[in-house]
Amino acid sequence: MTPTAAAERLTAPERREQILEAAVTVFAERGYEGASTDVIARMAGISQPYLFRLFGTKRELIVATVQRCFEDTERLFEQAARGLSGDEALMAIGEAYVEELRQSPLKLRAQLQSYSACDDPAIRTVVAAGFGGLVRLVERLTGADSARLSTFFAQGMLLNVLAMTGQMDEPQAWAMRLIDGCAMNAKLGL
Amino acid sequence: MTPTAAAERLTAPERREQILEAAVTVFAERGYEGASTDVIARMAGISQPYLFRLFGTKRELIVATVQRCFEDTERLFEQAARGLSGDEALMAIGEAYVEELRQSPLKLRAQLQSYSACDDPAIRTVVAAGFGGLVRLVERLTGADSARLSTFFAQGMLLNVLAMTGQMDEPQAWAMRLIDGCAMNAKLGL
DNA sequence: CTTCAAAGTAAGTGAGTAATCACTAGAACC
DNA sequence: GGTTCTAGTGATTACTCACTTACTTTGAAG
Repeated sequence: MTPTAAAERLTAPERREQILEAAVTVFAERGYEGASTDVIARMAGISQPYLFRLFGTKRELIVATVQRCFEDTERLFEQAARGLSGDEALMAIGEAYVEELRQSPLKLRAQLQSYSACDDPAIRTVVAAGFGGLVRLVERLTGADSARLSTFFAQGMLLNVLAMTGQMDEPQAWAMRLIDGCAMNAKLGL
Repeated sequence: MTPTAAAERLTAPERREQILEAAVTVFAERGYEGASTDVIARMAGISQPYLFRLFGTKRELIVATVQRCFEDTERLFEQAARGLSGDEALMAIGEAYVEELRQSPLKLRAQLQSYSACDDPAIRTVVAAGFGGLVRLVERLTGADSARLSTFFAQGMLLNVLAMTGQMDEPQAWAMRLIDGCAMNAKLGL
């Protein structure tokens, strides 16, 4: 079971990191209820009890996982907008987002899963904080007014759903029209 | 447990209907993995084995549930656009959608759950068909071009996520700006 | 060489899971 | 009156779940 390397001994923070990475993967595909702590622990190369030692409960693990995803997205946005401002920054962020969706949609799948898990109040709190943080970040980086901001995030959510349903890889005709429409709006509307 | 009425004897199609209704409720809140067949059966007033007699597997039950949600949304759109066309129809559909989100977000929550459950190929297939059907329906009812179509569905997805995170009832400042932005885009953009 | 905390696990808990099986009450037809 | 069909259940299976308890290993400081 141990991949190749002999079971290394890591510090607790390092191990937490590794667990979070595994948790993102499993959570992105199966959601809150479907992500079993056993699978996550195995993927991180540790026993399941040790996961509970480091995170307390499954809920706390998933909360940390969701938080982590939003932080990563913030970093993505900041890097994309580095040195830019205004509409240029907004376009750059949008392109970075689409690129991420196409190349490694894992974290964005996880984000959609986190919206679905908002029945749990702890999750809802961290999701609201994370989404709010992203909105404020984009405002700060681009100075976009509420209309543009709204369009930006709306397109993001639509593309996210399209990616989830597999329409980003092999789009059907209707999905193609939606994607084209997004591109047109991005060029004309901004 | 039986609410008040003595256990009635229904025809199989009637019972299926009742199960689907219960399934939408549970699925909307807990998602694919979180929706237990036992809870759904109890809510529909039957034993859990009988649910399996009528639906075969949990997957088939959830597929039927998702399909049902999309059909309901189609009906909602058709009714909203009755007697209208063009931009008027598009506005009417949008208003009906927002109204539904505010008043009884159950089916739309279920829709978001279905996007999250797209890891399962059977679910993904029915979701893609359902979403595609909605897109074509809106095109047929309103004649909207791909740019408008894209904006319409993008806003829908954004509002859906906002509703899921509780920002539709008690919006924080950032959510307010997004909602305002949607309204502005709807008025100016159309 | 010893001590001691931190890293990590083996073994197990009770509760819940989807799914199956063998069965029955009652209406409908002949 | 008997047969057949339909709606429906109780009991159980094999398994997974989150979570716990009690234990062992390891490495570095004194």
